[in-house]
Amino acid sequence: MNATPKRLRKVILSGIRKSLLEFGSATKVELSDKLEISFPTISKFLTQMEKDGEVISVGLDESSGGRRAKRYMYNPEYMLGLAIFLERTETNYAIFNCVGEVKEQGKVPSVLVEDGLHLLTTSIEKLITAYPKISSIAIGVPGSVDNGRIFYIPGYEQFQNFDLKGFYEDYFSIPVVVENDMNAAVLGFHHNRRIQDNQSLVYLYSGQNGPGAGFMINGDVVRGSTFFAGEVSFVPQYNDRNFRQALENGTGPKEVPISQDYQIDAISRLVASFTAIINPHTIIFCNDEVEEAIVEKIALASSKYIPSEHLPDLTISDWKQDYLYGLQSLGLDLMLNQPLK
Amino acid sequence: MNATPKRLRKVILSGIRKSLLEFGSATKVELSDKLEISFPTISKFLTQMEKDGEVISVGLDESSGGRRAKRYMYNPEYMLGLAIFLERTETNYAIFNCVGEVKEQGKVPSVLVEDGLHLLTTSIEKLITAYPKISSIAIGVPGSVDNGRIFYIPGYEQFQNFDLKGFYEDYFSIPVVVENDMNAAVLGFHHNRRIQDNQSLVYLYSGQNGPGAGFMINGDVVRGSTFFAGEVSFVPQYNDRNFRQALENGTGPKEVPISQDYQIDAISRLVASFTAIINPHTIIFCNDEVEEAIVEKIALASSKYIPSEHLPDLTISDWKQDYLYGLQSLGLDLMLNQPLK
DNA sequence: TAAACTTATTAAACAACTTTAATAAGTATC
DNA sequence: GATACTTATTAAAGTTGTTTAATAAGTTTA
Repeated sequence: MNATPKRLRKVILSGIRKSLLEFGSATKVELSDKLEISFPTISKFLTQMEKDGEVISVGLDESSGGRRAKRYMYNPEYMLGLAIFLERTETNYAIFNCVGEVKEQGKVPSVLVEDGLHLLTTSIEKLITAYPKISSIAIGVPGSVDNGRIFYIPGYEQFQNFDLKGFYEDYFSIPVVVENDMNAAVLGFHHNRRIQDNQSLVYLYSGQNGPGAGFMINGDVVRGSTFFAGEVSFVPQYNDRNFRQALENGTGPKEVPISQDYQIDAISRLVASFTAIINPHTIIFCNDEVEEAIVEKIALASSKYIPSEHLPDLTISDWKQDYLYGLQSLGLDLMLNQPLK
Repeated sequence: MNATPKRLRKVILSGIRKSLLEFGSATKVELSDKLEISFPTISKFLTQMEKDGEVISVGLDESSGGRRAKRYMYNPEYMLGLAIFLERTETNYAIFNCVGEVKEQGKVPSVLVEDGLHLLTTSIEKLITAYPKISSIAIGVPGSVDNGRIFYIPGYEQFQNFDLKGFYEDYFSIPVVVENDMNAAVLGFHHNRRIQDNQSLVYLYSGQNGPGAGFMINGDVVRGSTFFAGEVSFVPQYNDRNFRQALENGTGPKEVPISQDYQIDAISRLVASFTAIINPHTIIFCNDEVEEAIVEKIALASSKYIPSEHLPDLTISDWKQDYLYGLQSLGLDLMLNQPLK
């Protein structure tokens, strides 16, 4: 349950941080109104945060008829985040500040190899030494993750069933989050487009291992009972073909970008299924797989199967970018929940 | 945000109530441990609640080596709930206490008619007069509901876009919840089987207006962006038939209970779709539509489409009963969140 | 330009939960 | 059966947020 004053403090603190970042800057009264926390409490927190260098005073507001209010902004460089993308062929990383600006981006050899863990550890160590303000680590992996433990990662058995989060939190004493690549992308899209919470999104992609989807429903990532959610390859669509078979059309290698009519019909049937089942607000396609004109064709084709007023917003986005945003947003969340020093 | 001491008080109070009902009875230490609230706070609340008659002392525990602890139980008759089921042909109601025992059950003529609101109001008035301890009203309706406002209720336009919750909360000064019938049933199943939170369930049924489904994902009811979630009729399944057409097989009136092979194949394709998309823990069929032997056939048929290790638990339940449980659980929630008198 | 009015901030009294110490009520053992 | 040990409960002191009153710093107007 955790309904204690200590918990309250954490919630208030992270509320102040989030509001300052959201608004860009704010006065104490604005924060008090927004967060519905009393003025003296806001004041006490802000005084301490200013002392720590976490917030900066940026002068006085114009008077609105009385004494002028002091305006504060969050110091975006106060904490940095580290995002790491584990991929088959390479490992990318990005260091970003609290407003999402990337301070440094780079790559190291893939760590999804024998003794990769050690390689990863030394890479992180170097980065933390160079940027001591790093206060969170977000790691994206091409596998299923349950609360920081890598659950199922076909092809990279040395990481299978390894508690990456626990390991690095102990090792570095910095909060760590580990998330599946697809789920991170959905989160990133959600966060970047500033979509209201508790909306539902579907991110559709053609992976190396066949098509898949990431779901966010009511604002939560969907993992499924056996972490099988999103394996849309298996959706039966025609008398004797499922989605994957329909996409491949018996020709073996898949065609990308999407262009053929049989592909469009298969996708529009999938869109119809999503709509009839979870009725999401938005379905997102990858910009390197689908073009604008094709999306329109898919929308048109879908309306053969379902009333078009229920059709979700079909949109295109940059998967890589959303993946980064997603890891950033997960890391930022960890930072904003950190206690006052 | 609402991170205030007042809010804290509410959370603690409802935590005590829930724990007492869940455990049947408890000592102050047990509550303090479970809820992670300090002993003195638990003690203060319990003293007040005993004074109000909300909890009852049921004697001393056996000693475990020291002073014997007093044991308390919740007084289930302290508050009553009223559940109302609006249906086409009749309106059922049930009055229940805090442990779910039904004190009285009955029916009145359907209120889904001209001037039905007035009829409903007087019916509720009579019940509240007879049972003044009624402290919550849960109303189930065959339509879409958004925060107590009936959003879409085909055939009963007089209720369309009416804020039933707001109306009765003003009128009776008792908290009211309004929920769609299917969503209530999913909630009821979830609550009754004491399923862990944040599981995913699908409740499948053949309504008068064709088949439909209710979803609970990660413990939340899924409504969809246009309240279209669950309209699984429209899922494309064969070259030229969607789920509804496949079930009806061109013969017009549907066959219930399910028995034919073409029905089984259609349902198993739907099961496969659910699994590949959201991978739920459980899919629930209605006991008046599907028999045990058929469920086994469906499971077998589904494994043609998806790996059977990911197949959800297929189970049968009593829809009417789950609907009642669902409304009870919604009403109970309202009661447990009521402030101390 | 001084009085009246606004708005921001600080100070003091209050409320509610936690922590720690003290007390009460048992059990076990020499 | 007195002493040591356990466990439950109560009491007192400490934290932390809220409310309300007081003060500071502006603006407007007679």
